Amino acid sequence: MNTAPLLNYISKYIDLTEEEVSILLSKIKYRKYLKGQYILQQGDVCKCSSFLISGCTKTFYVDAEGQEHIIMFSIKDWWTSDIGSFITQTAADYNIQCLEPTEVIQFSYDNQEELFQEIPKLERLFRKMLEKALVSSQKRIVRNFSLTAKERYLIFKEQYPTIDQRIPQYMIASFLGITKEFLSKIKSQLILEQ
Amino acid sequence: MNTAPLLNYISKYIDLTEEEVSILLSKIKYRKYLKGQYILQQGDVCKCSSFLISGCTKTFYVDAEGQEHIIMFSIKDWWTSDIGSFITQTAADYNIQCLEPTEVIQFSYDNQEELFQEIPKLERLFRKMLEKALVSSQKRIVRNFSLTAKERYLIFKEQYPTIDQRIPQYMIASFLGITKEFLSKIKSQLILEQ
DNA sequence: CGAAAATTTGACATGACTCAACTGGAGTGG
DNA sequence: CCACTCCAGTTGAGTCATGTCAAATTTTCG
Repeated sequence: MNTAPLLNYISKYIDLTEEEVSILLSKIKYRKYLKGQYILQQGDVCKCSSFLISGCTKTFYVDAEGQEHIIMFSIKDWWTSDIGSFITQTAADYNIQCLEPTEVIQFSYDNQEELFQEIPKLERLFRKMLEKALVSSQKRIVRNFSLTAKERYLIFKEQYPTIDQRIPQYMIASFLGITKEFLSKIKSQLILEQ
Repeated sequence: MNTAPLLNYISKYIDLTEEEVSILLSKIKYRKYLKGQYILQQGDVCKCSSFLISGCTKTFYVDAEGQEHIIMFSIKDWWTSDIGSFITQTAADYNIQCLEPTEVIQFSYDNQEELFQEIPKLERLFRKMLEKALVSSQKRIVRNFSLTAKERYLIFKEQYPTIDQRIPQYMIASFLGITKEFLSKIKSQLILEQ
């Protein structure tokens, strides 16, 4: 299993001894998913959080009208899970589906609690990761309030240039909270403006 | 200083020994603000996170057009800070202003780091608090996408019944991401429907 | 009581949605 | 290699949710 990306990621936040690394590695699982497979389904309990080694996933929920709303995309070096379901071990609100063949490293809920006992530094790692995640979640709320769909699309393209080319436009529209038709109109308008 | 609300809050997440409690209390500051005073101003560094004992605050930013956007309200038993500024100790994006006379207990950035060293359990407390905060931030994003302003207003009233009556309507409109005029129209429509 | 602030109301403008029709690739099978 | 289908993407007409602006009304508070 290729653990280098994970260890490299962790080293940006905390330093682990060799022993701690080996404890850590003993408690995680490597897993490969095919394109289209679900890592998590709405209604199931989210039993693990996944760190992406390669590939791409979308996190979405299906509303009462059957409409799909994409909450986030995840790529290499990102985490994905339904945090609400994970921390309370109750039914998930979201689905996580692979848009490409995807390799992940998974922390299960039980192991995670053990890990925090054995390597308290990890608690710090997760605290810091959560802080960053919360900041960017808040920024997204702010952007959704004060920017038009066009501005949000431009920011998205800047922020996730690789994702923009890898996935269908209707998913990007869903992520931005607009219809595919309207995204299409935004794009043709942007071309005219140049 | 009235520390009971804080200790009571903490006890929902972790158990502290008497000694830990006294270390904790030695590192925090009690502070009273008047109505209208700022706990934090856009551009300053957020040096502390504040736990509210009483009163009410709004967190907002002023955009390029001078428009005010309210990100959140905080009341008794909630935390408030500009997390992004706090964790990186850089200029804050947001203002935090007291809408009523407000009592807080403050953790300064430096003390917080010391505290985590001396009482590692606190790291767990903050991790758990952040998890919850992230979940509710994500839920808010989802709601903003899939619900109309009217539905969001009804949820707000349900979720913060006390706030709804304490503060001017134009601030609620700002929090909901709509204009005060449109909020007014929603309310008159709700009355008609009854 | 009077002034300032907050709220409401109405006319009109616009961003974004819906629905339906059309275009253009990417398979697939004969 | 062509005809066919299927799916993503585009385009246009009409509509709805929400915004803007200005005026009228109500509330707050010195």
